[in-house]
Amino acid sequence: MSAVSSPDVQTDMGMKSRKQNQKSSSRKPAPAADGKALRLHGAIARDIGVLIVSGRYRPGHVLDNEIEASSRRKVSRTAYREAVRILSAKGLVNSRPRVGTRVSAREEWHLLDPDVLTWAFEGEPEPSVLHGLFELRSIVEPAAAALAAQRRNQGHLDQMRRALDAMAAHTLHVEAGRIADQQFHAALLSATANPFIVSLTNGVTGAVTALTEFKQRIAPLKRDPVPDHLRVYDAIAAKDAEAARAAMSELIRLAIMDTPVKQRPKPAIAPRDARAARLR
Amino acid sequence: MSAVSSPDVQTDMGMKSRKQNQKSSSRKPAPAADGKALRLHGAIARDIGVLIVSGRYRPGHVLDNEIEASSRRKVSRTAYREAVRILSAKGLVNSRPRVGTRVSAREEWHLLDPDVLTWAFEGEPEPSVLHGLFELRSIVEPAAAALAAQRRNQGHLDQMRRALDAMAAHTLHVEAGRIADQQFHAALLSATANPFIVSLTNGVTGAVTALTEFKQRIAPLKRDPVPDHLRVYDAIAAKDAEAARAAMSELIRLAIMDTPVKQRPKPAIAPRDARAARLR
DNA sequence: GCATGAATTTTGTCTGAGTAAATTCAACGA
DNA sequence: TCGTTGAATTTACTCAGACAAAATTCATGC
Repeated sequence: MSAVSSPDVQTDMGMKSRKQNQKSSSRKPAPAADGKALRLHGAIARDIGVLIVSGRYRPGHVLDNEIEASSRRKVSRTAYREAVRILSAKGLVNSRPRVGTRVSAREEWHLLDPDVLTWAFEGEPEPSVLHGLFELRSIVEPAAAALAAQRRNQGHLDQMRRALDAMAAHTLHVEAGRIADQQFHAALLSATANPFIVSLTNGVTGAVTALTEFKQRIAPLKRDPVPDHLRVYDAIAAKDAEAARAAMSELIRLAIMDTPVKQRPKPAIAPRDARAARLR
Repeated sequence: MSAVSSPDVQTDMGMKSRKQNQKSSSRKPAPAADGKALRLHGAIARDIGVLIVSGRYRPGHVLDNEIEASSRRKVSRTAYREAVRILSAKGLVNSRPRVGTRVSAREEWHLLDPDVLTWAFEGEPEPSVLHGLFELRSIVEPAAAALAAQRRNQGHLDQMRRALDAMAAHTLHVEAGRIADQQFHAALLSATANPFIVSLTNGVTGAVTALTEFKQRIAPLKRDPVPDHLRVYDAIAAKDAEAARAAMSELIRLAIMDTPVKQRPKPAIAPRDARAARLR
């Protein structure tokens, strides 16, 4: 994040007939989403992935064929194909000979894939998306807290305690505080001893944390989140499952309140068209 | 080429055992997991993916380098690399120059990815895995039923009704009945108007359905599932959220009862080692 | 008219080469 | 002695061009 690097210096040795160096301002050295430098194929996948989840390429849309697409982007067919493999693995596209590579129906997208989620939050996410995600959280996380209260051991408690202290020390206004927040939730989840719940919530909280930074820029947090977290912690320490569930419900409810929805805080009630709620 | 799905019409020729007839003695033309023929890269990804989620390749394990791995399998580096891209997109491995391609820590696996789930169920799944999955279902699906009761429209009801009739007509003993079962749940989910819940549960039920077939071979179902489904349907038709939640809880509870766990029906209580519950 | 088969388009696979990143390790200087 | 620097090495990454296989389209023959 800080070190943006600048790897595309690449001394060009003219002797060899290596022809492939266009400056092409858009030559992608390594766009970074989460801080890690992406490879070429990863960058292409991210580009196209964002175009898809943002609704720019709609389901059914057929991408340019590999020759055209890769030459337009000035990359090899190999790199482009690997990017498509990534998208395909996430259910966003599917390819068939003679037909081409087309954007899949929304029902096939792996919406909870961490990358897909990140891509969906790349731009300003739609309120309905936000709402859907919080709705899922408010279903899963209270239940997770209840399980954690039953199954936690001392190690989990220690981890949560430390994260809580760090949160209090740094506040969510700075990176360190947000990391502590994530650690608190991670420790809680690992206490559930259910790898599926961990996997699910990992991806979701990752995306939501990215959003926290975003909303932090818009409007500073209205309330101190530490007491809410402390209530959850106390309930889990006391092995009180129902109290943990209630405290976590409240915590999420307050997090929603703090989220800057553009218009309606009221969710999208069943759309007339029965198909499916739209992502974009 | 995501595994499950096929929510749209699709004339169901599935009933006819449309068998791919290939001996595939040594050369792997297209092993089929869900009926669809895989490409070479897909087949390789599945092979290695199964090795990983089954625990044969443990986290930290470094795969053979591309030259060796591809030549050992008698495929090109291209195909092998595309397979690795797929696995990487699902969080199962990560690759770095000079280091190689290594199996990721379990926390990074996208366990709810439909393919990963399918691969995990390729062999006989561990009881703890089954338990974890059912635990997640018993958290999410009752809540989904409650939402569906509030948001469903007539179209949803009609779909559920039709699926229910088909279930009654065919029973779960045959393919058609299981498809109807899936359609019932799909219609219910789409009534929640929450794409994340749809995405989550699609993958899970897909894997579980595969399991149903498995358990069908072991021991025939003990009870008729239609009345349970009917109760869910009635509650949703009556827009009674709490009744729907309760009915769905019961339905899942009964499904668990019908699942042939090898030993303990009692879940894995917090393992001594706080790290994380193990998948295998 | 309908089935059958050829032409065509696009993805899929192969080969072989050169590039770039990350680790290892030795040389160097404080 | 210790840490830093820099080369050597290993590995994945990217490129190029060719051929193979699959699926659609279209002409052909009965």
